[in-house]
Amino acid sequence: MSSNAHLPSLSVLRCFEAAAKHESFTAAAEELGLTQGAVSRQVKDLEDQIGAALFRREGRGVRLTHAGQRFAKDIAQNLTQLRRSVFQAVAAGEAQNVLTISALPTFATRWLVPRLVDFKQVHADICLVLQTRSEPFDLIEEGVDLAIHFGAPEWPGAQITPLCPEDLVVVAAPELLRQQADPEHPDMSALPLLHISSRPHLWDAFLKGQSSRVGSKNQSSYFDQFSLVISAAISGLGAAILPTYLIEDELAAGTLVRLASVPNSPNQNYFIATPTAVPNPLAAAFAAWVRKQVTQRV
Amino acid sequence: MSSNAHLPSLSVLRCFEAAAKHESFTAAAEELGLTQGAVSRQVKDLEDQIGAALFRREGRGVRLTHAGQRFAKDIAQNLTQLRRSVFQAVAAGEAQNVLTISALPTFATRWLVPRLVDFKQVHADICLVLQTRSEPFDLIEEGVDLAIHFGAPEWPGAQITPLCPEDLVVVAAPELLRQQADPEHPDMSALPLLHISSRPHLWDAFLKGQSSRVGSKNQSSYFDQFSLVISAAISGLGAAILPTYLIEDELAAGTLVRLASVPNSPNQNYFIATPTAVPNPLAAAFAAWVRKQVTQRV
DNA sequence: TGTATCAGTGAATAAAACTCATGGATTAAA
DNA sequence: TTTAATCCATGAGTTTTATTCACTGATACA
Repeated sequence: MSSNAHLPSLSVLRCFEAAAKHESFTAAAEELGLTQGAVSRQVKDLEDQIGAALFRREGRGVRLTHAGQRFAKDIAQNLTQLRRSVFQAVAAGEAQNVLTISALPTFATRWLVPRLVDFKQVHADICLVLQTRSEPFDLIEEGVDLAIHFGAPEWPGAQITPLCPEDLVVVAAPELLRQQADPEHPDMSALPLLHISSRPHLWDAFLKGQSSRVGSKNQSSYFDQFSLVISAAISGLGAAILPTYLIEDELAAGTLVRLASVPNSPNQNYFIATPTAVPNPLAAAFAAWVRKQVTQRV
Repeated sequence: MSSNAHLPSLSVLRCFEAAAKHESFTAAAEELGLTQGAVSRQVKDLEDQIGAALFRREGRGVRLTHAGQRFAKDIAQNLTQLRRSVFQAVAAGEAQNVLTISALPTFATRWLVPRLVDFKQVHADICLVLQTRSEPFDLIEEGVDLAIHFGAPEWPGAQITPLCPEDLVVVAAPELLRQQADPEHPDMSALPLLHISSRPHLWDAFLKGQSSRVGSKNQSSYFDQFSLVISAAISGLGAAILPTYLIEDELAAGTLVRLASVPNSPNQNYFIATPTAVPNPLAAAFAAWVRKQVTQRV
């Protein structure tokens, strides 16, 4: 049915995508490095091909119609996926095997990437594409072979391999502790607290467990990535609750000092997710390698 | 990263898609209505842009390289989705609301479509896109708002609404029965049997349950859609096990005669699947309407 | 009431896609 | 082994498509 239908050209679709994003032909033209007239023409062509108005011309500007909104959503997605395909093809080049992995940003930077050399020694011929993601997503749709994530072991359409608990500890910079009355037995609830936005209640839960009173929120700072929390903690901005996996170097070097252990949350673990649909030996090898890396740890 | 990367044009991609499908530039050109030279050039351009050989030139012909196979798979999927988006936009036109539904082929033809008039009376302003599918698939990826399916109520990433059991009956054309020794008490195991390919053991299970001996397979015929089984049964080719939903008219008109009831399989039902991700009021309204239609039945 | 800011458009130009014609390489057949 | 047929690559030329330029009209805002 639609298989041989005449497709609008990519330039038409790109123009529409940008025009829809900005609801402005001029802004779209600027983004694309074209003139406003070019965008206007392309959009008009598209409307002729679709057979429906995609924009309502309202005086000085343009607004998406209902049909335009629907189509823009679809097209944006289609083009994103197309770009991903092309990008992966360019990245992979002529490599025999490609493995696309996603991981949590800070976990990727601090734990995974430093260890990848080891994996590459065994699998020298592969092209590895690593992307960072903070939320679960559709593995197949995004062409990802394997994801490393943290939380309850649930991921639609994916097979789960548990890895390890999170292993949280309370840490602070040594300088920060020296400012306290008794540096040997610091009063954590008196320290400024550093939070990770995705889990704002970590400190609350910990301090309650300690039957400490909860520290003043006035001194709290929130960051949306662990890497930011780590930097903040090192610079002495406050005390943080962090996974040991992410601060192994800092603990060893003494730039962060461990103040206490935090009980692991039940049913919250690092885990690997792989698409159930297609068995992928390379992804399986990678998963096995990650598990080995985790257990090798003291 | 890849967002502003230069994308190969659609003509390039279509040429590659066809060339990859046939592993022949000439055949691709024929499919696309172009000359062989055009395809050859476009593929070469694509290879330059990707920076990798996608085909190995082997004497008279061409073969996909590893990289080519990967890329071809991705591109075929991308283009299919793009075509679907465009098709839906064309189909929907300026309609305010679009509802895309998938259903089992024969269920759609015989049960759903005849009743759609009723739904359209309440929801006159919507554009309805109906597609038939025999297997579960990714609802979101394919842009389907609601699917009606039969089997165990499982569908990854979807919310399930049970509808009704299958309600199978054994039927045959009256002419076929008249040829039997005792038309009032036909011997089913002596009749030629009509099977649906997707469930080849329906008859076995039924006849065993009846402690009848299983009829000779020599007289069996297999069809991959219920609609074919129905036609065959009406024309007197044999006895069939069919859902009453699909042959209401024939039973009423007497072109098919009910010989026996078949016990419902446990945990096998008609059900509705909707994507869990986005709540869709129109899909919910449709689901409610279908449920009403089902229960209205005597 | 003037000015700045949009989108639409005719005519011209640049770029891309395509054809035609041809040559080289390879296979299958005589 | 020669011959014919088939397939891909490519130079030159043509057609189609995309884009610009320069201008128009509409509209909001001051």
